[in-house]
Amino acid sequence: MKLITRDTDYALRAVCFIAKNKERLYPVSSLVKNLRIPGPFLRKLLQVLHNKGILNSFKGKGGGFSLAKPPEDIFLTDIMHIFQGEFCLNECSLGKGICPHTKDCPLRERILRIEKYVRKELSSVAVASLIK
Amino acid sequence: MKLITRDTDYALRAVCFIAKNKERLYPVSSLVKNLRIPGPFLRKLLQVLHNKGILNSFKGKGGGFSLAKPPEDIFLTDIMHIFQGEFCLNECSLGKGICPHTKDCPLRERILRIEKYVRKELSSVAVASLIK
DNA sequence: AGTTAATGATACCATAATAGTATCATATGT
DNA sequence: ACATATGATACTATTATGGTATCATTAACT
Ligand code: FES
Ligand code: FES
Repeated sequence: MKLITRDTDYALRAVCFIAKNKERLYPVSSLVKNLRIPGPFLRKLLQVLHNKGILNSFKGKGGGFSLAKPPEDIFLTDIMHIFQGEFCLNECSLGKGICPHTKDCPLRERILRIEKYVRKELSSVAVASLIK
Repeated sequence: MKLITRDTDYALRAVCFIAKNKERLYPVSSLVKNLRIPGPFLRKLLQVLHNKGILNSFKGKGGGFSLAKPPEDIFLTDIMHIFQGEFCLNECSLGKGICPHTKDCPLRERILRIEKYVRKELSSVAVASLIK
C-alpha cells in the first residue's frame, strides 16, 4: 500500500527540483535529464500542476516552468490532493449511505483517528523543508 | 485511498459474523444471506482464511466454517496481512536500491514515523473488540 | 517571414490490479 | 444414491495506473 502514488512522487520531485533555483525556467527536457522521469508523462503532470496554480509556465522558445509561489507555501498535501484526490482512509466497502453501521461502527471510529493523525503529519511537510 | 481493501473488509465482516456464535458452523450460503457479499467471491476468501489458520472448515452436508481461535486472538492486522501483504507506506517510487536518497530522504523519515503509528493503532484491534 | 523550441489540450494505448465467476473434484450426513 | 458442503484452480470482466502520441498554439531568434 502506498501513501504516495507515482504521480505525486514524480510531481513532487519535479517541484522540489525547480524550487532549488527559483529564478530559472525549467523546460521538461531539462527535468527529464535530471530526474529520469518519462518525458511525455512528466509533461502531463506539470501541465496539471500549472492548471492548479502550483507552477508558472511559459510557452515558446526559452520557455518552461517555474514555481508559482514560494516553496514554504507548497505542501505535500497540496500535491497529494491534486493527484490522489481527497485523502480518506475510512471508506467503508459498503457504500456511504448504504452501510447501516456508519454511525456506530467501531472500526470507523478508529480509522478516523488514524486518518486525522496522518493528515496532520502530512500537512506539516512543505516543499521548502524538503530541499535542504 | 483505502487503508482496508474490499477483500479484507469482506473477510473481516465474515469473521466477525462467525465470531458472534462460536459453536455454530456457517456455510457460505448462510453468510451470503446475512452479509450480502457475492457468494463465489466470499467462498474464495473464506478458503484463504482457512488455509491461513483463521478459520476451521468442515466439508459435506452440514459443514461450513467456524473460528479456528478465540476472537481475542484474531487481529485486524492478521487479516490485512493475508489479503494486502506486508503493510508498508513508504515505498519510494524509485525502487529500493535504485533510489540514492534512501538513507537521508527527509520524506522517508516522516513516512516511516507515520507507518509506525498506524501499524501500532491497527495491531490493537482484535475481532473480539469489534463484535460487541 | 520562417524555423525552432517550448507548452496546452486531449485522445489514445498497454499493463496490472481488482473484483468476481465457473468448474470440477472431493467429502459427508441422510 | 443424493444433496449439500468445501478444495483447488482457472477463467473473465472492469477499472486504475502509467505512459504515448498528436495537433494546436506561442514565442524567441535568426
Ligand atoms: S462497516 Fe460500514 S462504516 Fe464500518
Ligand atoms: S526519494 Fe527515494 S527514498 Fe525518498
